[in-house]
Amino acid sequence: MADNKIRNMEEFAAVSGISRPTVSKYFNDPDSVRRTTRERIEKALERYDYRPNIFAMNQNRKLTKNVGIVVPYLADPFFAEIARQIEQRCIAAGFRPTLYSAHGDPALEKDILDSLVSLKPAGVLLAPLGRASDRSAIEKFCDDVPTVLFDSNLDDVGEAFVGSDNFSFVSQTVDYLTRTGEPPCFFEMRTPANPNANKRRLAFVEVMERRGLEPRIIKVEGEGWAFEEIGRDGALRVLETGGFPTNTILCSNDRLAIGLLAACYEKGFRVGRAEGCALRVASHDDHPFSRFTCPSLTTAAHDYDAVANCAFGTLAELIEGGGRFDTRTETLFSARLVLRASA
Amino acid sequence: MADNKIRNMEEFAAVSGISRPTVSKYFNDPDSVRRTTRERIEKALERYDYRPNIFAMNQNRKLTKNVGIVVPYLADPFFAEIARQIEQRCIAAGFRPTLYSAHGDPALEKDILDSLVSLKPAGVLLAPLGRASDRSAIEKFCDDVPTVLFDSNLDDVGEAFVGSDNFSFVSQTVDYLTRTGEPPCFFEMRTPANPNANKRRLAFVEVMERRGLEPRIIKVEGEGWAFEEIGRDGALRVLETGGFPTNTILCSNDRLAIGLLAACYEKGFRVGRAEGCALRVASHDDHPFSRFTCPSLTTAAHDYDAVANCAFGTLAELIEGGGRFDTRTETLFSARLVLRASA
DNA sequence: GCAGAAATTTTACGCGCGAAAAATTTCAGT
DNA sequence: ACTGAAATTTTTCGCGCGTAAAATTTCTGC
Repeated sequence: MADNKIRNMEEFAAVSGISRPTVSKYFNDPDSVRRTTRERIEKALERYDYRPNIFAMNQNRKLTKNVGIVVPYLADPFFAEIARQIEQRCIAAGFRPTLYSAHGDPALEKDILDSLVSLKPAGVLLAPLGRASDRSAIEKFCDDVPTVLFDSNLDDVGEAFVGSDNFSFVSQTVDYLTRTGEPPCFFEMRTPANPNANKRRLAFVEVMERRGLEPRIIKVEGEGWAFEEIGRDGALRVLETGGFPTNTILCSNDRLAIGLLAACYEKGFRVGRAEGCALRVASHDDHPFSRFTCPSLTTAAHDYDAVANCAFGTLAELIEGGGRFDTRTETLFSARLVLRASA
Repeated sequence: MADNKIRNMEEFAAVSGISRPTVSKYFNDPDSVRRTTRERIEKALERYDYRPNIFAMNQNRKLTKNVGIVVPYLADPFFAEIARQIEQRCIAAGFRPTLYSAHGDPALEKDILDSLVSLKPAGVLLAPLGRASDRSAIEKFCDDVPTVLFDSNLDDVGEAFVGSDNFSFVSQTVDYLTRTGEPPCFFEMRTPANPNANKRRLAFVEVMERRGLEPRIIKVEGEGWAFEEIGRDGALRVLETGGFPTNTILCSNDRLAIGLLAACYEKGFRVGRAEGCALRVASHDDHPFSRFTCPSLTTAAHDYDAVANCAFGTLAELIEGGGRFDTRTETLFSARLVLRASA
């Protein structure tokens, strides 16, 4: 391209022989101009590579093409993976996604939402911290910005929720474990940050009671998002003080399970369904690393693809519809049981 | 606050009894206005919560307060962690960081840089994909935007580089391993994407030869960023076809090691420095999960804190200095050996 | 080939703010 | 109190683009 520097849309309109506002229309929606006009613009575009000033665009536009993606803790590969999937769908649909992590900090989550407002995003996909979140701050944010919650639900906050059917997760793992061996006990944090954890515990109790089995729950101490460490420390303490009440342990999530497996390994307890194993361990989430634990982890998997698809699809629909839904929908995806070596 | 809605800086200037441009100066640098003026503005700010329109600000400003952070693969907790640290330093210094991941895709990396240009960032911290990167695209980008490379160096690209002294990493691990047992062989990908991998191999060869030992290298097949899988598959193949040439394996990085440990576990090879172990395994990076592998991984650790600090500090300096350094500096940090159970 | 409607383009204006130049105020030294 | 320079504030202009309304072109049906 003979890139005679184009400074602005005015100049670009001149060299392409079209008026500036028409060029503006083209950039907002190429299909809104006549085919012949579009072709002339695109031909000029090849010769002069010009791009509209993004700040000037967004200044006057009522609605930008920005989409915010907010996750509670990006160093967790689970969120990294789901964020990646959502990001790519945004791009494919012509939006400009921006990714934020609250890094486990409620104050930072609030700051992110604050600065997100001034970006006038067309919509936001928010996975809240959960219990620690400043609920009223999030509510206020959702009043200003069309928001779809995902992963972690807050009742009546946001225009919709897309997440997991925790009951399906737990019932499948419990089902499998009781069918193939001793019924499991449940291993979790005492004060989980994430509402999914509470739903999983409740599901565990319900499923076990339905079967006439006693739902035994092991709660370990620990705050924050260092789940592996909490799981390991907690499991070490249990193993050192009498051990688990059954030979089968169902962890609330994979990251706790990774910590628990580390503890078992340290203490010399062989984990798995094979001969000579002392314990069986299963879990939930299908964390990206759970294929590489020792032993590999039997777990109930999220359908990352479907969740990302639905979350973005719901947001797109919301944006189309002007930012409000008549009724708040909650879409829950079932788990897929993944059998590996640990149980 | 009696938030009588303030629409713009004009109105806010009116209610605070100051002229608009003075208010503008205040927002660009509160110390640039007289103390009495500043106090009047800040008093008004409490009553009327107003925030300047970020798009209008950036449209006319020659330099924004935006900082781009680009990493090759965010689902890798190593990058998630380093990005987190850098992010927080940006915020503390009054910048607006935005995080991007190339997700292992050179085309996406190029797209990110492209769209980053139009954000007129004050500076960018870029960890390139490495070998796969479109070097000329990155070079062109660095001409337009003050850029500091980190983690992964590209010769003569960007104004500075901050990374790791790979020789220090490898010499420490080799040193330790040879001192405490059989000399290691080196386990790596045949065609590593990251230049650090090449430097580590070269360092391994050099260190071994200095000791008069034969540098034996095991190369495994595989492309992309699924290092754990590549490590496991490669190790399985080795273990099934004669095994490793020594009982001590030094992995190029922790993620490969995680895969290798999974393979060893599957095949029943006990890893560690304790009695009865068949293999010792060590590695480099101190990946956030390497404390929770089975056994926990002996590794050469990055000083995440120092690297993040230096990378951002260098960028801040670069921005202060107008976006150019006289000479391109390369700052390398040494490793800290972390002894755990695997070797 | 023509009238009228529909689609498209052009005219005209304003968005909210940054920044240089001009005007004013402040302050030290006398 | 007075002068002059420095610090600060105000005047003025323009950035690059969106958008409603007006003007024009294109298209449809006869």
